[in-house]
Amino acid sequence: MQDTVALLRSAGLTPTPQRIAIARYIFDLGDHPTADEVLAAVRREHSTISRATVYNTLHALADKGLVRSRMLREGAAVIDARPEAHHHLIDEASGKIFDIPWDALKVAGVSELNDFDIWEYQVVLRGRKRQG
Amino acid sequence: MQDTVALLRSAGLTPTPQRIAIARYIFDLGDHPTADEVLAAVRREHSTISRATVYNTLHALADKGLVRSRMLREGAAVIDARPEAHHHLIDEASGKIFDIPWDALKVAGVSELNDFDIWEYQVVLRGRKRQG
DNA sequence: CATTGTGGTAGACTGTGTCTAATGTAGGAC
DNA sequence: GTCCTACATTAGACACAGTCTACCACAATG
Repeated sequence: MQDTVALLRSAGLTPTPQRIAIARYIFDLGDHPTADEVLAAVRREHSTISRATVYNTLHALADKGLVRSRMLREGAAVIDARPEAHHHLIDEASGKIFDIPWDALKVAGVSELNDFDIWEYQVVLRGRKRQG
Repeated sequence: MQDTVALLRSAGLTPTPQRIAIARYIFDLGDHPTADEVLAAVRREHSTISRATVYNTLHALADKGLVRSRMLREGAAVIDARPEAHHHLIDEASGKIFDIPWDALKVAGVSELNDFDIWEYQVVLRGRKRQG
């Protein structure tokens, strides 16, 4: 809570109640919610919060590098609350998205793609979590 | 053209004029169009073609494994006319999506992700095509 | 002919994300 | 504290992607 206020301030964003609630939700959750899931969750506390405020706040956080919007779900972007590089695994049974640590996979050959300047990449895997 | 008719037939799809136009467009283009771009292009020949027909045809082609829908552009899925595994590079200057051959990159560590059964993965790169 | 089935069409509908005009508020100057 | 200004929030309209449904066209079968 205090951390969230400090985080917003350090990003140069006035810590309004709405922004605190949004930031607290996405950083505590540790999942990959859509903007509408954030809206629904924050509405439980702030019943009048508008869609525009959620999108404004998410864009502001993204501009400051605290979150990223990622195209990992059909129909809607998801919010990735981890700014550091990592890979993603989409569980097609549950729809859940799992973070795979950067060092768990090694990609060779990127620097040989001489036609392009590449400033970011990730592996996107599809599969299913093993039971038991 | 004849190839397209044969392709549709071999997939078990009646080669109607609309389906031929759609299939010809996406396979000749070799790019990654959105459904609405396909609709707009095919409308030049078939002015009354409806959105539903385009989506129906794209879904049918996807069911037969001839195309894939991929989440590589903000706001809309793109159609990938290459069924074989490959990677993708998004040119953030032009918005273009380039196919990277499967063998150009090597990903190590996938089989060590023991908590998951993984049946597909790809590297998604972001960067810019070098000039000259 | 009538029937059946497949394919196409128009348009309504849902959901995501953007934008705008008007109101509300945070926080500094005094 | 009060005032002020710039920024935040809000409701609702809008644009677009994608789905769905009811109806129409047409060919094949009997």
